Parts: sequence; structure tokens; C-alpha cells
Amino acid sequence: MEKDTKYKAKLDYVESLGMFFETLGLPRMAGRIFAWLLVCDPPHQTAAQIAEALGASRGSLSTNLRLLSHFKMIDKICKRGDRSAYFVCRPDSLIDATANKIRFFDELKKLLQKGIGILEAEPFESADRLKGTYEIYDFLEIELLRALENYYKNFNRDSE
Amino acid sequence: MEKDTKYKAKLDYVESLGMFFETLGLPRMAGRIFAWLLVCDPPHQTAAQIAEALGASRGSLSTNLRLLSHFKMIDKICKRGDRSAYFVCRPDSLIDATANKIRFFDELKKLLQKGIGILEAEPFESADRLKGTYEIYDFLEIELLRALENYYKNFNRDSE
DNA sequence: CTTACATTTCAACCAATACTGAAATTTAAA
DNA sequence: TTTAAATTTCAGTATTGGTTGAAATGTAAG
Repeated sequence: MEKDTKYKAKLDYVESLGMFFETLGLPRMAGRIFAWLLVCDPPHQTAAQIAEALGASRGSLSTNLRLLSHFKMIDKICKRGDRSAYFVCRPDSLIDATANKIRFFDELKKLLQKGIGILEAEPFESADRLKGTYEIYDFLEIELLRALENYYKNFNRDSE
Repeated sequence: MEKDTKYKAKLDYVESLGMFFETLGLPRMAGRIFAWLLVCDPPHQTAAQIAEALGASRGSLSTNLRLLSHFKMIDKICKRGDRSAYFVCRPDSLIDATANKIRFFDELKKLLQKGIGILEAEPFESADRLKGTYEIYDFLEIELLRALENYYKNFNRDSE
């Protein structure tokens, strides 16, 4: 009974944590899965175990586990003589998610350059608005990438 | 004819730029409006003018102009003896949008602390996974906020 | 090869959200 | 106060995207 209460509390917690990961741009279920893998025991789980814990369908698990694998937010682990696949989360991947968002600034900058080209011919100051916007993202991107670099340096990470 | 072509190119450009602003978490139409206000001439426009340019309904304009005003991404300007309201974009607001996202890390950190409390009693290492995640966001938040501070310092902004 | 279990795919359903258009309301001029 | 123009509200509609469950496929053991 004690244990049941604790387990339920854990599931509630997974729910709220999952909602947060959803805001990273993931489907809700993918957020839940990642949250579950962050707190479950043992740390590696089969799709069936996760489905059971979250009360979700196998289909949804399959789809979202593939998604999370694709984004390298989880690892898929297989063993000889075992037809189950096991999944583990990679907490570090959250940094990469952030890094990708910052790199996205680059696309915007390109787009703004294009716009400046289009508007420069016009006699109005509209190009200035775009130039101002460009300045903002240019500076922010540099600063934020520097921040990330510090992170990598500080935590002695070796890849990506 | 020349002019029509240019105008159409501008509208296409607004469309792609708008798609970008959508990724900030805005409704698509709000993104379009902000993009339009970034390139239009004159820089201040009535809801009717924007609706005309974007081919959108008045209702949608009303809703999304209110939204953008609420987030301080645009200003609403009224004049005595004129029942129209005029709207102008605030390009600087994009910084604040970024800043708010970073502050959002704070909520996650609180949530992670809560989880660490829940799991600490358990004999497993699951709390360690959460602690690792906490470290990541704690460091990132500090670095990113430092980056923003640099921005404000550099561009001599006076508010927020 | 066959059986048993595990995973993936996919069509149908469902929920969330945005957009429209018309009616109601507000605002300024007559 | 009445009229005209602009804005807001809101019910209905469309669209998007996620989830389910069952059928198909894959995989290891017997």
C-alpha cells in the first residue's frame, strides 16, 4: 500500500515532467516516455514496460520511441537471444536540443539577409527594421554559442 | 506590373518569415502579422490594412493583435479624432521572447528538485539521472543569462 | 518449418486549436 | 442622440496532429 502510493506519486511526477519535455517540441507521449526513463527502475526498459507504466498503446510507444531514438534522446539496446529491445534515456541530449535551437538562429539570419536584399531597393526605412532584427539575432547567436562552448569545456564532453 | 511583382514577392517573404516566428510558439497568424509589420510601409498599420495584405479575417486580426500586444511584441497606437488603431512592431521584443524561454529553465529546475526529493528515498540510482539533468540546466541557465546580460550591456538598453 | 512473442505499420478516431464570418459592441463624428 | 465606421466576440467549421488497436511483419526458440 505504501508502495502503491509512492508509485502513483512517481507516475504523477512523470506526468508533470513529461509536460515540460513536451514544450521542447515533442509529442506529448514522447515527453512522457523521456520523463519515465529519467526516473524508472531499472533504467533500461522494454516498450511493454513503458506502455504498462504510462497506460499507453504499443503503437504509440513504437512511434515515439523511434522519434526519441532519431533525436538521440534515448538509446536502443538489444541483446543476443532476446527479442525485446531495451531503451535508456540520455540526459545529456537535452543540451543538444538546446544547441539545435540556437543553431536555428542561423536560418533566421539568412532569411533576414534575404529580406534586406528585397527591401533595400525601396525608398522606405523598412530595411532598417530587418537590419535591427538581424543585429539582435547575430549577437544573441554568438553569445549563446559561446555559452554552450563553456558548457562543453566545463563538463569535459567529448563529442558532437 | 513591376510593382505588383515586387509586392507579391514581399508577401511571399512575409509568409516564410512568419513561419519562423510561428516557431516562437505563436499562432501562425500572429507570426504573419509580426512579419508583415517588420517589412510594411508605412510601419504603422490598421487592422484593416493588415487583414487586406494577409488575406485574413478581421476576427483573426483582432485576436492575434491582442495576443501580440499582450506579449509586448507590438504597440497599439491611437490618435484623437480617429477611430482606427494603428499597430507597430517592436523588433527588440524578440530578445525578451528568448529571455523568457531561458527563464523557463527555472521551472524545470524546480521540478527536478522535487523529483530528486521523491527519488532520494529509493535505493536506486534514478535520483542520479535527475541530478545530472539538474546540473545541465543549472549551468546552461547561468551561462545563457550571462549571454543575455552581455546583450543588454552591449546595446545599451534601458528597460526590462 | 512452426510456434510464440515482440515490434511496426496504418487506417480510423479523437482532441486541440486556429480561422472565419456575422452579430454585438464600442467609438467618434454629425 | 443618431449615424457611420471600426473593433471585438463567439459559435461553427476546418485542419492538424496524436493516439489507439488490429493486422502485418519481424525475430528468436522449439
